[in-house]
Amino acid sequence: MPVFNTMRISAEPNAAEAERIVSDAISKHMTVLIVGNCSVHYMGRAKSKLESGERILIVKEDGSILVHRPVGYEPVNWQPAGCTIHARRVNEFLEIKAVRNNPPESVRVVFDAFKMVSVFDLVDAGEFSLYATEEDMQKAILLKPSLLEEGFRPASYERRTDPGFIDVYGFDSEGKTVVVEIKRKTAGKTAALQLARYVEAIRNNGNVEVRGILVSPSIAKDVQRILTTLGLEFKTLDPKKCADVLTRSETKKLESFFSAET
Amino acid sequence: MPVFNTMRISAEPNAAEAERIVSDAISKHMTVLIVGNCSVHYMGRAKSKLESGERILIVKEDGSILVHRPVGYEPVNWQPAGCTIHARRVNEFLEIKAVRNNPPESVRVVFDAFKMVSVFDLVDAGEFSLYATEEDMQKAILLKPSLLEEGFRPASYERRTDPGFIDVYGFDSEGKTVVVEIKRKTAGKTAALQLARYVEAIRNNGNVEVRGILVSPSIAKDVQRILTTLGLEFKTLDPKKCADVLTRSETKKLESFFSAET
DNA sequence: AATTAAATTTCGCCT
DNA sequence: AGGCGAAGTTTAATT
Repeated sequence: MPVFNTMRISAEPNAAEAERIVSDAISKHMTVLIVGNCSVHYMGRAKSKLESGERILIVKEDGSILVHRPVGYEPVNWQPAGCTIHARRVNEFLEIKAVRNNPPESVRVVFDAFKMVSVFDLVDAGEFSLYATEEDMQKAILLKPSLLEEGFRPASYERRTDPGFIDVYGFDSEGKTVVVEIKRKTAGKTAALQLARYVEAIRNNGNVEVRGILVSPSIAKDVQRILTTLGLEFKTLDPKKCADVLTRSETKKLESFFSAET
Repeated sequence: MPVFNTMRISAEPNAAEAERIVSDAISKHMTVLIVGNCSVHYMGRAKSKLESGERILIVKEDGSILVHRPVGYEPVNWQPAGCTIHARRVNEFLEIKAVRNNPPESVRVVFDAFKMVSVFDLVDAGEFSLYATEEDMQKAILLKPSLLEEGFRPASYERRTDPGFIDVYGFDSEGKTVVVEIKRKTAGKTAALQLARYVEAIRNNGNVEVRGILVSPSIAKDVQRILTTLGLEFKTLDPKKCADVLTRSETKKLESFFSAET
């Protein structure tokens, strides 16, 4: 079993060995994983005590720590990034403490038995993206037009104009033409002006009665004023609600999840 | 290095070996720890994608899972308890999926390299207690009576009455007798009636001018009306603030945090 | 079951 | 730095 200097795994070490491994790892800001018997004390905004039991301790390179019991998705105790980590041995006990100043809080974990102590130098540059996409919002409105307003009837998926493609194009309950611009995040001035260009393009095409609606979870402060000035409207729409509509409509039943995302 | 059937540690296994260990562990509802290179897909109320990188995966015996990047105290992806866990190997990839029905959500983790795969049977019956206790709130008021009201003077630690011990007993700035009932959480009807009994007991003891104050972080909906009817008062007090007062009074300064709770 | 309120909420955006 | 609002919020308590 090869031993790399970027990792270290020790099965059932004693306290002295555990202390050596952990102290070295902390000084090198590596990720530490300890599985063993411990008690935990938290002291800060509140106060807590966890009696002896077998848990998983994670100490990350950024000074955050997590104590996980064998059940439950949430850590029983934790400390966010930026803590000062201390490790010291007292006889057969290993105490690991994470301290931060603002707010003044400390978590102290005392191990008296070790199933495993391991140390890793993890490299993770992977990008994390969270949807629902703008496209998802578009689909949701087309699928359930009442998300925009009662009586709205979408006309085509995307209507080409001079300035570009319109996100959603259709007619309201009175037959008036409706142009919709969607933003996944807070809509800014740019979005309002883009919508204005679309509306203008449709009007120039001979259509007089054209409503322009900006759709997003929220709008920047002065954008509402701009919209009013331009005779445009705003409609709040949460991307999450759109995702909801989509998943519900796609009749995502149990079995489909078992083969989802292939 | 002894190998117990209650744990298993494998350093840098290949996918086949990893799959064997993980599948066995999942069927036995043991706790699984994997450190390696993976990508993660989440699909449910929202949708997320995490590109390839080295992370820690925890699969707990209750069907909860956590994916941790090397920085940050929060998991990048997770699934709460009660999930169905699937593990399957496709060539040199190991896919671990956690699915739940309500709401319909799935997290899929695909490993293509392993630094460590370990399995533990953790025993943890330790009790977890979160303070500040009702006793702490009591101490805080005795230590800093202005928490109750300006000019309040506590008389004795606990005054015995027929219904039981009074939490805090004293006199207000005008010399009137004050009876305090403390609840750590939202005070309900029970607390109001208990306070009423204490006040009644003191009144029966010859004291005419007796104020009864219910102290808690908040009161249930109709309890304020009950208090008013009974001629009693309510004072908001946050247990956290009490803990604050106690720690401050104990002159807990920065350095004391480093040796706290011994 | 649904609704409300609290959390060691945390986190991000804006003033 | 403080304040406000959202989160895959979660979780517990109450109607």
